[in-house]
Amino acid sequence: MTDNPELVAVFKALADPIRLKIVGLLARQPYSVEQLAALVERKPSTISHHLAKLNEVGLVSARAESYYNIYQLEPAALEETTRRIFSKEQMSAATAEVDLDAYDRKVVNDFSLPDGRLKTIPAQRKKLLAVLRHLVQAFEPDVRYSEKQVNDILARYHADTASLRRELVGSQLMQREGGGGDYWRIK
Amino acid sequence: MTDNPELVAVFKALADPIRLKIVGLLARQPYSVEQLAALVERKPSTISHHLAKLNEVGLVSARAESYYNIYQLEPAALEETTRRIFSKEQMSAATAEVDLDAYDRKVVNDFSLPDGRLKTIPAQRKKLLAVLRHLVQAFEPDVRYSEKQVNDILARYHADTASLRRELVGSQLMQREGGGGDYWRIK
DNA sequence: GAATTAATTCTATACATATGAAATTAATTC
DNA sequence: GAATTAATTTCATATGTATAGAATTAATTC
Repeated sequence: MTDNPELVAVFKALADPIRLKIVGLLARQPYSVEQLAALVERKPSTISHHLAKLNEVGLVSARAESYYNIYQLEPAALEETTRRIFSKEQMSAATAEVDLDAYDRKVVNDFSLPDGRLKTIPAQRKKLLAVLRHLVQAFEPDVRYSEKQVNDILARYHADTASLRRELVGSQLMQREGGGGDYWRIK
Repeated sequence: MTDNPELVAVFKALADPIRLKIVGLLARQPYSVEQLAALVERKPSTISHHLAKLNEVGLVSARAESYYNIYQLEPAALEETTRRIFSKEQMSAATAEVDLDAYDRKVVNDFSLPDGRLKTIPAQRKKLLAVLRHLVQAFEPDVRYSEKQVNDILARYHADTASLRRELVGSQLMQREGGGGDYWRIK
């Protein structure tokens, strides 16, 4: 799913008082354009315009009768829309296409020099965590590192390797065995 | 119920791709304005604007945390809206406030001279019926009229009283007893 | 075939709104 | 208290859209 333009279109179609009235009227019985125009007190050309929008998203359909165009509601489209809109699936689908790492990348970029080193270590917790999630990727999963090895790797980012190392452990991104043992990356 | 401005407002709030994404994101977890801005790739001021619209209709709420404003979804508002929108009651309510006689009045007006007489008798069936529904009100309910009395009353509207009389009977708005008997208004 | 009529399409206009830069506000950190 | 920072508000602008008159199309009636 690339986006939800159809869903937005349905909402747009319903986001107008006149069109909402038309839907309400057609829920009772079909009407011609002229009749709807009289009922909601607008000109036929305006009603045509509104019906075209409702028709585009499948909420109404038309049938020719004599030389009238009789419009009727498509209840199936309404129900179908209801299900799609408020289901958990829909929520997830809307979310799926968003880049969930965008924020992290922005923060890392804000705090990084062109060579990849950190300008400073973020003081704010949220931003520190974003940077730490970035740093931890310099370590291989399932590999044990000595404290010196950890420091050497972190030194590529910032001189204060002790702080970085401590925060990585404190934030549960890396773990340390017993007393002065080895470090490894979590998950 | 005077109108459904709140309902239109909810649809308007959801009728925007960015706001729909925000709702999708907040369905998973709360976010700050800045985080949302990064996730949907818009400036914080724009996100503030969108969140204000969602907040106005009760779809989201905010709580202060440190100096962040954390926004969260209000699922109850969503469900409440779903129910209201697509229920039959809603449809009827939307319809109730519309003047169902507006079409008739328009037709009668189109075919009437300033003094109340008819310019012509409508040739089209729908418009003829609207005019007949108007004419029949010149007769009292539960009163029997002779053919001459009927003609006299109809003559106030048009010279061709025979046609009008025949159409009133044919359209079941008036009834005639047996052979050459009296006429009376139905219902 | 000419006249009538409903509906649509075209066009112009007024109003609404999404966007982001700049200024302001409110809260936190040092 | 000064500096920093997130959020909001203000403002300008560009885009979108609801409305209806005019022109056009399609169908019916006489």
